Amino acid sequence: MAKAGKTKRAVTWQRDPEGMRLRILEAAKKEFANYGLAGARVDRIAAAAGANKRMLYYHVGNKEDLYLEVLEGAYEKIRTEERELDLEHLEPCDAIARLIEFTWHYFIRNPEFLALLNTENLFRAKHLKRSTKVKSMHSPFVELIRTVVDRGVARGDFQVAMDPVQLYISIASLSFFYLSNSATLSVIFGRDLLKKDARDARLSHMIGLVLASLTGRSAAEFGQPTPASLRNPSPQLA
Amino acid sequence: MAKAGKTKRAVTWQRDPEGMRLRILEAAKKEFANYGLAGARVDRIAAAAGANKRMLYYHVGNKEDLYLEVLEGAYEKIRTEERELDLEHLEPCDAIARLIEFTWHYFIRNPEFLALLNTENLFRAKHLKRSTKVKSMHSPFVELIRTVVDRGVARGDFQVAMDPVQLYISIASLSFFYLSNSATLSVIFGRDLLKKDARDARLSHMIGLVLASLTGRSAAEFGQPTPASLRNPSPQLA
DNA sequence: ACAGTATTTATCCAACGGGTTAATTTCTCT
DNA sequence: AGAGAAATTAACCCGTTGGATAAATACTGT
Repeated sequence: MAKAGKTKRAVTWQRDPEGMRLRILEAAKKEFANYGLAGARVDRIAAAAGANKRMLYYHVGNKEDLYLEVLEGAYEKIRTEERELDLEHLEPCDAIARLIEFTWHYFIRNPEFLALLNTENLFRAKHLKRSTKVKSMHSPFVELIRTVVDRGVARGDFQVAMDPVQLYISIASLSFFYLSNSATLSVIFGRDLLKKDARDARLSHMIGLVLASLTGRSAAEFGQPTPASLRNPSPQLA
Repeated sequence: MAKAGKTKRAVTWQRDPEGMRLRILEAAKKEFANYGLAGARVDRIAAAAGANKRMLYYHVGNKEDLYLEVLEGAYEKIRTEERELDLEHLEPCDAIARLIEFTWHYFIRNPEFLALLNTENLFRAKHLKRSTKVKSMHSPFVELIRTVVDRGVARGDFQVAMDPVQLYISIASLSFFYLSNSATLSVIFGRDLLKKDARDARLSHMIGLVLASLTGRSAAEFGQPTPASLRNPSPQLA
């Protein structure tokens, strides 16, 4: 409720357009992530933002405009964090491991991002295609991966020069699917895939998988080994 | 329209309850896959099934019952095909490769399955949890993978004994994410990920990735090499 | 042929939900 | 102080949508 001064004359304070806008976008992000575009309710967003429904239309536009802005914001956020990560000076293996860790933790910290991407894919990227904003926000990772892979191959650390796009997609896949589908997978396998132990095991599995395939060394060499409690779990259904 | 005789007395034919039911479920599957649960329209399902809306309620129940039945049907279908695949007698490497290929092609042939899973995960598996039916339909793959991995380790083909659940999830991940998110990924990378060349490249990449990490041999040894046209593509945006 | 049941159709409706209109309040600038 | 613009609120509008009611039609067994 209490808010920091922002505009030049911080005197009287009943209104706060910029703050309102942000609260609307934040509320909308949660709403769209929780219910999808069709399931999202404009009134609920307004209420959560501490606003009137009319405000959405005043500040952002209609439901789809709002959705697109949320989506763009989500891409912008991940691209920003990606850029801050700079991995150029790490050893090839370490760089790849760091990349996997970053992706994994980013998805864990931002589950709405996963949900928004799924929603957007349900619409076959209809909105994304209209967004010049997102299309110009290149992930730095593809080029980064290319140089890391080349470096790794040159040094003899890596055995093959993988297509960086394939590798990038694969790294994203391993985290994304696990987290995005954790609800159904947990039911089917009868174990909680989101508890601490399971998450730790997943991360080292992924690092092992990718690095082993790049280096040709054993997957067991990378990361801490899988805790014994998870090595040979009872199958499906608790 | 014309239908095969089914009940004992195939004489007059204005009505066909079983056929109607199937047509409704088929139409519903497409509708839910295309629009999600919230976006799906009961009237559209009815129309697509060549039926009256009232028929849905007569034959299946309300929208959510219908959805759950579609979901259960989708799981049943993949579990059935999985079971028909039996891979027991293949060499470990071949078995894993076949598993990857099956998963990949199944997802390509059944895009609705991917969409339904995403929808269900949006609901945090709320419906699946209620379904005793699905919970009892174990995928044969986890146990299969366990034996294949053990066999591969025993023969010295594989270097490590991976947790079969992790491996199963990873194999599914690599196909699922690529296909389910192909719309947004295609926009972001500025290339069509679903065209024939790209699909072929993806499949061999996945097989290479997984088998290399299991065997410790180079990823390049498995499957046909990536076509030159895709080895070093221009990055993001056409 | 006829009673009884299963299946299908034709309408209706109340709630919902996105979007709008118009009035009100608060800030800014002079 | 007061006019004009910006922000906010309250109330309404109306097409949509899931679901229900009731009547009609086709099939079954006798």
